[in-house]
Amino acid sequence: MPDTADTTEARIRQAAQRVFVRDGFDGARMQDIADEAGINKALLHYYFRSKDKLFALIFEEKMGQFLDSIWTVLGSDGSLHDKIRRMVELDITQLSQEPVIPLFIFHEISQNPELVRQKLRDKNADGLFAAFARQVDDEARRGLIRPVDPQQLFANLLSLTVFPFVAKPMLQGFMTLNEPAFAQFIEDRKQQAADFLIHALRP
Amino acid sequence: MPDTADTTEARIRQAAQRVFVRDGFDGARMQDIADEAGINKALLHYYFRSKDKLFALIFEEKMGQFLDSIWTVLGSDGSLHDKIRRMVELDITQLSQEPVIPLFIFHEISQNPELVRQKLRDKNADGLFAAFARQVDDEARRGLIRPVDPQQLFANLLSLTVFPFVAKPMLQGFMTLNEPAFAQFIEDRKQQAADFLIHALRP
DNA sequence: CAGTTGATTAACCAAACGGTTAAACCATAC
DNA sequence: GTATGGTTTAACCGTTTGGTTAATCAACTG
Repeated sequence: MPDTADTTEARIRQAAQRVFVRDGFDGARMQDIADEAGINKALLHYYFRSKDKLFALIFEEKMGQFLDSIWTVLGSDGSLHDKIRRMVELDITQLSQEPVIPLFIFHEISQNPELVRQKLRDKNADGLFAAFARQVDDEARRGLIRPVDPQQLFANLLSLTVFPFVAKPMLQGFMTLNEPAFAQFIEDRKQQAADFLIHALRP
Repeated sequence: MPDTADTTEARIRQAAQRVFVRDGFDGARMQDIADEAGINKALLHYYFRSKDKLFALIFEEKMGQFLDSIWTVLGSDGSLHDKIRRMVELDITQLSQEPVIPLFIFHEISQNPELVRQKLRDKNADGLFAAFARQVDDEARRGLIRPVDPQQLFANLLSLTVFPFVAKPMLQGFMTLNEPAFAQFIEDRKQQAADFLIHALRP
């Protein structure tokens, strides 16, 4: 059941996606979703029983997409430099498509941290991180990078790529960037953030 | 009228602070605030006329505190290395006291970007950033740091300090850190994030 | 064409919500 | 003591909200 099909169910899912991501669970109204989908409100409950059920579906999907872009790169082969370059590039490109996703995810998670724990356990997240940590220590031992705490490096990697999307309006305000200027700032960042990380790792 | 006084008004402000920051504007209930303050709901409207007015007050205050910790360091004297060290240290220390503030601020801003624009204009934020940019270019010309885009550096500075608080549950899940372990991670970060930035700026 | 079945709607419902009102409370001043 | 004026409350109000119901519609089926 891909969202691409123009079934009523798919139209509802797309509408729910837009409204939930834009307004958050608490701010979202079932009526708004119905309007956005161009259908009667009762039909929402016909296809998905409740607001909670519908939200859980959307959140699961968005969270999955977000995590997958991390897995794709981190779980692949290649040197650290390689992974950093590819992960920054991929994440920023993907987030540019839907810039509000991270804030949506982080806000909902903060209201219900269990949402993330289960998902990360399913995906064996600590195993993925353990492998990353081993690679960091290994490359440090071989003198390819300077020794750093893998936890801190992992946090840095995520921070540099994701944070600008979370703090977009504030950064725009600070640096007086209009929409195209901010888009350019993000485009530049694909290379600049990776450069910054790699420079910081020089032995 | 400091919040420290045990007047009814102060108790309401403190309760509103807790509830708004925890649940967000949409998720917060006036009844919850009244309960938290141990008073009747009607008293809320007696002291502050509406939910919006009360929220505006709380948000303004939290936003002000958040921005002040940036101003304190960035607006002071000293080399870039100095500022980086002090800003990372100060921000992380301050955010550790109330770790949910950034997420609260960013979420509310995303719903109403005007909230930040006005405030930043009042505080002459672009002037502050312009001075920062000048210093970055200047120190680069004198060979103290390698040349970097001031916008990107500013974003990096904020990212590395603030993001871990926004993404706390996710980072905890990835690295399997319980509460004390995460506290230690944050404590380490005061030095590690600054080191990372300074290493990345080596010519 | 009558009958069946799933899709869709208008109308409705109870609970929760932000906000109001009128009365009670309580310290102070006369 | 009682009049005064700010403080606090119980009860209430209109609206919005997520959710339900019963009826209608449309497409097959025999």
